[in-house]
Amino acid sequence: MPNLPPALLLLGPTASGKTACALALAAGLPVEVISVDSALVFRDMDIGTAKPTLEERSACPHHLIDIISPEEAYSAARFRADAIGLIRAITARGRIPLLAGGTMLYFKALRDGLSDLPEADAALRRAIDDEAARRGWPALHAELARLDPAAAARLDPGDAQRIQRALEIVRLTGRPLAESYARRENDALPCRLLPIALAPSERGALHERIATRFSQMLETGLIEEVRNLRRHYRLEPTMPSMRCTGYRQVWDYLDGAGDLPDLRFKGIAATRQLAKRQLTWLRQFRETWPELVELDCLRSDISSAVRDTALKLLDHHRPPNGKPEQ
RNA sequence: GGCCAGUUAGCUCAGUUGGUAGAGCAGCGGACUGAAAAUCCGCGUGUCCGUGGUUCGAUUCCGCGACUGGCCA
Repeated sequence: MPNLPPALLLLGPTASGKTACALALAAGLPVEVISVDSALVFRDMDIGTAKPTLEERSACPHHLIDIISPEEAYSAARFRADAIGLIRAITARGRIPLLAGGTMLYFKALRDGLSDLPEADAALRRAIDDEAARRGWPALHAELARLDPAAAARLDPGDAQRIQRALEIVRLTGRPLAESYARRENDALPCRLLPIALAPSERGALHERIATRFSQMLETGLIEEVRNLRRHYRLEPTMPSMRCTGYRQVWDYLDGAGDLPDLRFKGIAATRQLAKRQLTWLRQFRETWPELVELDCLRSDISSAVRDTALKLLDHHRPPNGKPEQ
């Protein structure tokens, strides 16, 4: 059992204060931040994603931010590959990777790995979409049941996205889904994961923060940001970037659906719902990740609490004779 | 001040030919393998404004009161 270098993980729901805590860590430790966030990858989506500013990012190197166009799609698999490559590079520099963000599937993919599945096939997905438009998703669910009864049984007939993905995998591989899932050829992680989770002791207080923050986003130009995105890129409301919380609601608003108070309400509600799903993941991590340290993101000294916890974890994982790095 | 309409779930409203009620949204719980800030599944007891009356029985009909909106003064 080799003594792998440590990587700090900082995970929490939206508006839990991850950015501030990451900066507090950067102030005292030789870290480089790897963003674990499916929305921060998009260029020119700054306000609605609460992206750390350039100034904030100047405290230490930040990775996986602004890496693709809003016309493109990212994925959990790409994240895992990118993150592992970055972890290797950062530890080789003698620095500590700090993986911070709120996309819980990415954390899970990093920790547990992914099956060896074919990647998304845009043309095939388009064909399946066309088919669904003609015959309806239940018909495609039925077709999946013919090709792979076990896979279909695990999916709800209304879950278009997963039915499409299942059909995609089965058509591309010619194998039952379970067989594809069983193939796992993941690189071993080049580090030990030291996870710190931020969670609110009361949901209501997080909801207040979410409301305040979304209102601020509107005041600081979120609508204008989306208007510009629509002007400068060839976007569709079905693209992952435009399905992001907040962006989707502004898109509809610009299309004339509802007034400003309506937009505010919908944006805040969508963000609360996002936080709820993130907290469900967190609950699951709590049960399956014994080394996870959980801190209340509402406490006023949260930044220093995170720093102290990180130092303790790093100290604990220090090799018998060496320094924290290497 | 007069006339009219309304008052039902956190919000917007439906409904009960009189047998104590249900949608959407919100909220809550859960799932989650290349779109995941996505996608999907499950969860509805609330003085039916108050108070008198009619009735075996009223949220439902009638009277009075309160509040809200509109019109007329």
